[in-house]
Amino acid sequence: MSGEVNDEIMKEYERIKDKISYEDFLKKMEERKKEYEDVSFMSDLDIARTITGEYIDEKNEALSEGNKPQKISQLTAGHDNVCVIGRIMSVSNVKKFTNRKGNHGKLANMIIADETGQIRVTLWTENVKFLDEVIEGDVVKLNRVEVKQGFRNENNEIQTSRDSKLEKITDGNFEELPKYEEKLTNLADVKGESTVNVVARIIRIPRVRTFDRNGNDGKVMSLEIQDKTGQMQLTLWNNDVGIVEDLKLKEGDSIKVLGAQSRLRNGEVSLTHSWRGRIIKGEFDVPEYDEDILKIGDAHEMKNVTVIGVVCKNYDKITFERNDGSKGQVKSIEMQDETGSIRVTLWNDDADMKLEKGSIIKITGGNIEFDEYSGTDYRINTNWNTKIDEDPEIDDKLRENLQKCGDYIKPVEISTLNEMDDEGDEVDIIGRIISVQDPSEFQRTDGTSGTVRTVEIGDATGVVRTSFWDEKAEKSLNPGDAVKIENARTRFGNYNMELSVGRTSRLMEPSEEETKNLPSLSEIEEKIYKTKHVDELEEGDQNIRLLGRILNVYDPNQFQRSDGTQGIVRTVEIADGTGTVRASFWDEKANLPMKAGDTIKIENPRVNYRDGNIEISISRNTVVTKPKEDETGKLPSLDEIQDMIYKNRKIEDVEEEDRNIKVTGQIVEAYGNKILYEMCPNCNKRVNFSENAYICDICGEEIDEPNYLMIISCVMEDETGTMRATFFRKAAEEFIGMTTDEVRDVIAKTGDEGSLEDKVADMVGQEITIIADASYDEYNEEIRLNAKKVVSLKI
DNA sequence: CCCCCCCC
Repeated sequence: MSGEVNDEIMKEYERIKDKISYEDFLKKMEERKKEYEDVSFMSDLDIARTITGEYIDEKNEALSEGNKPQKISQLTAGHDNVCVIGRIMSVSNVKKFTNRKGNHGKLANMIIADETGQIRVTLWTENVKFLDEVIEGDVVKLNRVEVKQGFRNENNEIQTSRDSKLEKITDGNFEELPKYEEKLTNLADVKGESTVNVVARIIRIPRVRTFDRNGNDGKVMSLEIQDKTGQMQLTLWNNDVGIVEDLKLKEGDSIKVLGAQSRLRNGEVSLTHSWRGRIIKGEFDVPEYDEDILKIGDAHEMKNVTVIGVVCKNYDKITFERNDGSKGQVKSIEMQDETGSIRVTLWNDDADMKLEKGSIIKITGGNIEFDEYSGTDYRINTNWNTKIDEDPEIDDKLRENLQKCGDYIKPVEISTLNEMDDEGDEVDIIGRIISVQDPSEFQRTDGTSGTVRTVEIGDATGVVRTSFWDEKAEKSLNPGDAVKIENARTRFGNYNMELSVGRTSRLMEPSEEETKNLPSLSEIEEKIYKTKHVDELEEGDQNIRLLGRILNVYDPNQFQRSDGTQGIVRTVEIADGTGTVRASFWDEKANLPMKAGDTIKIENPRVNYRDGNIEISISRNTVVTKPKEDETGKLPSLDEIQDMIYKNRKIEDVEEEDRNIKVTGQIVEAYGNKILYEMCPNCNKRVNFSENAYICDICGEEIDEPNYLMIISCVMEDETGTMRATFFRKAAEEFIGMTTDEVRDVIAKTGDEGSLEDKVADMVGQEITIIADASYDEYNEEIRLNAKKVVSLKI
């Protein structure tokens, strides 16, 4: 301390050095600094002056220094160094404030009155201490004060300053002054628009509400108070909200409120703490507050109830625009106790509360309304003065009961969904996305369009097909993602219970704790997909996995669906050692990079029966991946597969039904006089050139640019016989060593459709190995080979 | 130096 005592403070002490020891002075300085520690207006010198002021005023200086007390009605704005005597009619709470420069200060207001009138007195920071000496009813003499016109009002007010001298007058007869009377009013008797004093107990301290006050933040809080006659709200505005903290007000405290302003609004009377009023915490004679906790099972239409329960459902908040253009938000939860459950509607700031499922909450001051939509018949509507406590203090018995309720609201295992009997039940699940389809648009009966997306979700116990609707369908969803879904609705699917994730469902990211026991994607797949070999495939198989090797990849074909949209389909032959299967890859799956010899893992294909063969269909909900090496270890090589499935046939052994046979022979004849045929792109039938255009006989259309089909025929010979073989498309390209486009260009350039006859004829004498299907040619009454692939070609 | 009104 001594180090901080500068010359000026020392000079202050010099003025009173014969009245107080330096040691005591320093001690007083310390005490007073503590008192003013939250007041940045007060420098150490200011504090020193308050001490000297005390001593010099008390003993030495003349009270008025020639100032004659004036009557209140005669006070004139603009005069300073004024003296006035009056009785204190009210004292306000001390308000802390921060001015524009960021300095902290204190302010209190008194009202003093004499026989001519009354006036407000403001006590600033250094004068607030005066309130330790006086209470309502005391007579005070205020000297060296300034009279000013009040802010934004006509009334004069008295401003005190550091130089002002404020004293309580105890001797003298002040019968002419108005009496101070502290009349208490029962809450039940408070009427609107008056100033009252009440004694009550605080029964609820709700949250501070914030609002926009012309661009500034406004604050408001309404204490719920109660006396033996009734309940009422006591509202604190803005800075006054700090009184709760300053006085350390707690629920259950009894208070006296002086000078509260009553107002009538919407038919209800409430109290507002006013600038002139004072809240005093103390031991006042008001009944203890016994809180009535309503059991949810007893809910009916009623106001101002207190309910304790466990959050059992949680819905996403909804934001909306009010009529005045401001934004509001609302959120629903459902809470449950051992007697039932009830919907709770939370507004605005309350809608931002976390309120996790399973947490215990207490709603104080809610209103129960009938609600036919909630499913719980009633709902608790909260309002701006409802208090929502998370994890309130409750006794162990109740806690135990509520936690038992909480057991039912945990996420369910997916396998248990099939044990459920009803559609429309809401459940929570935690799982991993197994597969996703692309969102697809659909038209509702009311004409609006919606989006739906099928997602498969699995956990350690099973898989559930789930439909995501509209904005939920647009979310980023990827196989392998862990998801938590609250309030998914059950609905019957073709085979199993399915789930629907719509507007009231919540799509969430599960916590680390919640995913601890969730198997990985491959572990789930292992459980749900049954691996089948090609020869085990059966029509209608579901959830199967096929591991194989690509034998042949054909070019993608565009086609038009009946609804006019374009589709792509690509045929791929897949084999595994037990057989080959034709696979159709649709749309975006048709563009997957694939080539003969690649290994491939196909999960969840459709398995169809068509033209006497099993085929598989790979579309949006099929998962196609490249298998890992340990999965393909047992898969034969391409050569081995070809040897296995392409049975060697001598020409004389070829039978009409043979498929995928491998035939080797020498080319003894090859026909190249016409190898390119023009096809209608719509009908895929031959078109003929006539009158300078291609005309399709089938559709009658004139064709701008036909499709070209290459067909080359030859005769093969081995030691057992000869047979005609026809090469179509890709096989023809392999045969001639040119693409269809190249052949078309040559023919177009020369104008002679036989211009490649010599090149084809050059093949004669070569040894060729082909993969082919056999067929019976009715016209020529002989078996022919339809070559699918040229395996080798050598001279 | 504070701001007498204001929030659902």
